[in-house]
Amino acid sequence: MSKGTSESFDEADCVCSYGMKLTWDINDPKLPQDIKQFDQFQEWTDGYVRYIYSSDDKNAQRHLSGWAMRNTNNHNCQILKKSCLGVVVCNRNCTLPDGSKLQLRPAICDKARQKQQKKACPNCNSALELIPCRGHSGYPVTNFWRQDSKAIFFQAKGVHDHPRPESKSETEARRSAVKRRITSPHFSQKKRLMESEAGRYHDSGGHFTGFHHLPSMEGPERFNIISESNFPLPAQHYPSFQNTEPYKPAYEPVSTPVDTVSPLPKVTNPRIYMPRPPCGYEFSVPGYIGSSSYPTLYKDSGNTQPESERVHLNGSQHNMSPLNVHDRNFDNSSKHHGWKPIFGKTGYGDRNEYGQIQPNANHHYYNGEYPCRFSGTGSPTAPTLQTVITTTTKVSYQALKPSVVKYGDNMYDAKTLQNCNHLIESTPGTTYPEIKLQEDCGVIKSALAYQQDPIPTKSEREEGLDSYRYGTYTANNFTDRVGQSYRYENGEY
DNA sequence: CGGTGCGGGTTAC
DNA sequence: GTAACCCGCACCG
Repeated sequence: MSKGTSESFDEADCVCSYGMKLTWDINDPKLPQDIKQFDQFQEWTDGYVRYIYSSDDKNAQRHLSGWAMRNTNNHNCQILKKSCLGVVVCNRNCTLPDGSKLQLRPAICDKARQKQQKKACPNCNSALELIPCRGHSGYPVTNFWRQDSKAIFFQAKGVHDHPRPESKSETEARRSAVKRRITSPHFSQKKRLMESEAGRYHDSGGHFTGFHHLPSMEGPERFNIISESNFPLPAQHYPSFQNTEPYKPAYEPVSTPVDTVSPLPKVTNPRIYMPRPPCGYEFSVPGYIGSSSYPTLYKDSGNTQPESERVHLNGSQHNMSPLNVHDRNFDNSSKHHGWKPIFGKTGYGDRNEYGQIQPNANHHYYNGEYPCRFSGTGSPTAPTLQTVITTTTKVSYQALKPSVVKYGDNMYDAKTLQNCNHLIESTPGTTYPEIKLQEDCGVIKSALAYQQDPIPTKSEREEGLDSYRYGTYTANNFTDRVGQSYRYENGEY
């Protein structure tokens, strides 16, 4: 499929992200100019994907990502490069009372990250550990942002080999909640108590009401808890649904007409309303839904990488975590090991973050774990985020106010788009060299076993998919998490 | 305090 | 030359 043809396929259009349909590379001297439509913002991109966002998209303007990405100096002021910091977990991989795992968002700031790692797990009191991202040939996954006229081009390289951390919005929400709490006198008292018992953290109720405890420990950060295992496949949920969820936390449910910008009528939560395009998910395999986001298949003329389909099932995320975590080898006698740690456990100090890993050692990671994938994240909605691109790169960052109109399309696309897969990287080397099918499968299974969640669809998927991919991932995770965080917060209040 | 971007500099390939 | 990083600085919320 050359892009030329793309236009002819309506369906195709619906299904694939616009950015992926076009052939371009972030480094191209000239990027596509006549962008006819933009992609809906993707919070959790994973894999070698490309999207083209409207320069009006607040999230794109902020170069946001659900993953903890830190700025990397690539000595190119035209292109902003960011690399993934991974995720902070309990080195014992303890399971919270509610069955979830701790998956904190690594602090972006080096200093803050070091501090963060010195903190103890709120649940078991053992050390926290940073699982570095090595999804791009042993190096962290990288995201590139470049603004060109009215579009913001996004390109990601690498497949995250670790669980998702708490999203930025979740972190922020949690933080603010904690603050408030702390402020209240009532709270402080409590806090003291808790401090003494810091490690305990179990709830009094069964459900991990945990937030109270939060404060006690050190900071909000530690509390990102993700309940993963509990949810099997959400495949059933429509992506749109999911989409909305993620963002909610982030931006208060306020439903401001955010989108004032956009012409669309109900914009508050577009996804919800989104009518499912004819082509949308339906035609995709059920499982797909969850996964839809990023599969990539590059169909462009030259490279077709057949194998590149990815599947995402949900749930995988946590699957991963365990795996990785275990790797970490602490004493946790993890149930799984097989994948030996590449990084030393010790490393807390500073090094963790960029564990330089020799590429070789690691195939392991490319196994089925791919944590994340969920369909649609994006949500443009963030009313709150209204910032304008201020200092961004020197590139001509002037947000031209483009056509709002496009939004309509976008939303649409976004949802649907997620399903598509393109294998991107036209670049030869980039494809996932280290993938092994069998292994993947194995991994997946083990992962599943881990979770115990039966994921029906998964099997279907796997068969279909060839090579690559990975694991399952519950779309829900996200949702769940969100839900949880909410819970915590609310609970406190 | 921490997120984010910039940019000089280093190192390894 | 490229890519991955380190480090400090500045701005901002």
